[in-house]
Amino acid sequence: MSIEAPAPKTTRVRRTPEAARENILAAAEALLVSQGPQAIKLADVAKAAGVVHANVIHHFGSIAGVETALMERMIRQLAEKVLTALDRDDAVLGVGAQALFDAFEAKGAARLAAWLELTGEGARMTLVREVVEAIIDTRVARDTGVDREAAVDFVMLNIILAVGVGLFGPTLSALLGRPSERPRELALELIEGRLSASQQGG
Amino acid sequence: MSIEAPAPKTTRVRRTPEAARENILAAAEALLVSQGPQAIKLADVAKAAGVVHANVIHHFGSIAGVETALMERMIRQLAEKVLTALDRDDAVLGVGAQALFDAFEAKGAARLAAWLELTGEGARMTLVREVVEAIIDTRVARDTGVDREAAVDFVMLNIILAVGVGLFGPTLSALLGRPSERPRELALELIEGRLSASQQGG
DNA sequence: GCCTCTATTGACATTTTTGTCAGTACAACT
DNA sequence: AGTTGTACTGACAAAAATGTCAATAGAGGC
Repeated sequence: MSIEAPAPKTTRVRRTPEAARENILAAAEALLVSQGPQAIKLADVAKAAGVVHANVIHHFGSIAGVETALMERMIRQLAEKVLTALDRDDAVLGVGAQALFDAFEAKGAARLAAWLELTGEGARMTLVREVVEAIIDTRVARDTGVDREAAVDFVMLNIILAVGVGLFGPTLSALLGRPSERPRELALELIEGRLSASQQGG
Repeated sequence: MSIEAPAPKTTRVRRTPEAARENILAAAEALLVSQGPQAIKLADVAKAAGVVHANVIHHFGSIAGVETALMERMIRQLAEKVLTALDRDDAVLGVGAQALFDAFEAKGAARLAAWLELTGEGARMTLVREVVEAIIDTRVARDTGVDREAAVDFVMLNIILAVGVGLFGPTLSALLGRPSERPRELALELIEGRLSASQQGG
């Protein structure tokens, strides 16, 4: 009987650093969306990602590192989503506004925004500013013919409303006995109303 | 030299149970508003309230007890604020809507709502439902003459917008280089616009 | 004044969460 | 095949957060 090479205790998945980080961040995002920021614990994130918590530390240095990386990732995804949506259908403003609304109304985006706000990291939204300015420069101002400040106001209101709907729409509509899609409909009506009003007015 | 009674090691403040709870909850609320839900730690709350953390446990049983008590207190305050505001100036709908808006736009209320939502405690807002229904029954439906569902929709939209402005208005306006009061103005314009539109329409 | 009740405290104990480290296993390169 | 680099793991250590308990000290009633 020859002595065999000792079998590995455990068979491991070995990812590229990028894939490993992505895997962990995806798990963390799922936790954030489903259970809130408080649920982003080292052990829980690691478990959800299918790795050991020391591995999370290895890739991000600390739990705070995971948090900031997650914030940045989500913001970047949000920005890309908005830009590609605006890009695909070369929209008139109305459709552009819908794309903007869609992006911010998404549960993940809304919760990200609330998280940033509650933790005082709202300043991290700078990427969002760039996106907004890109939108305004390339679309809104052209389509409406209104001045830049009015365009910024419009987009700002759009975002506030969208995030509000994404965050509170489900709970509020359930609480008040209204259809779950109602908040979104109402908000879009409102935006369209303002749009047509401003087109008439100026 | 007579033997004196040993002086107390520390001089204590002794409150009624209600006052003690109130003191602690006020400190916790300040922490919540200024630093977010994550900042509600046993030691920090106790420190802010000027007591020892064992004392917090004594009055609330656990840190979770503090959290739920704080939620309930804030919700109750919010409800009272709305109802008294509506009560004071026997308002036409426009003013009533402003009072509603004011109450929910307040930083504390907005952050409370976001906190409840993120932690999955949105269902706690039941008191809010009662308030909304009270408003609708006593004011909105009468003033506008629209049907009940439309009134509920209107109030719901009002709340979503107000909380959105309270939560994200400051950060977004700063980020986009607009005056800090602009989000509020825009939102109120929007609400008034919808109001007059619905009064014309039905 | 003395007694009783309990809000309050300090010190300790437990649990939770985060971080460290030496060693192991997978992949690429020679 | 051997070598090298590093993603990965298990076990341990440290820190942070929560909770327990006996003792103390205000305040009101006797």
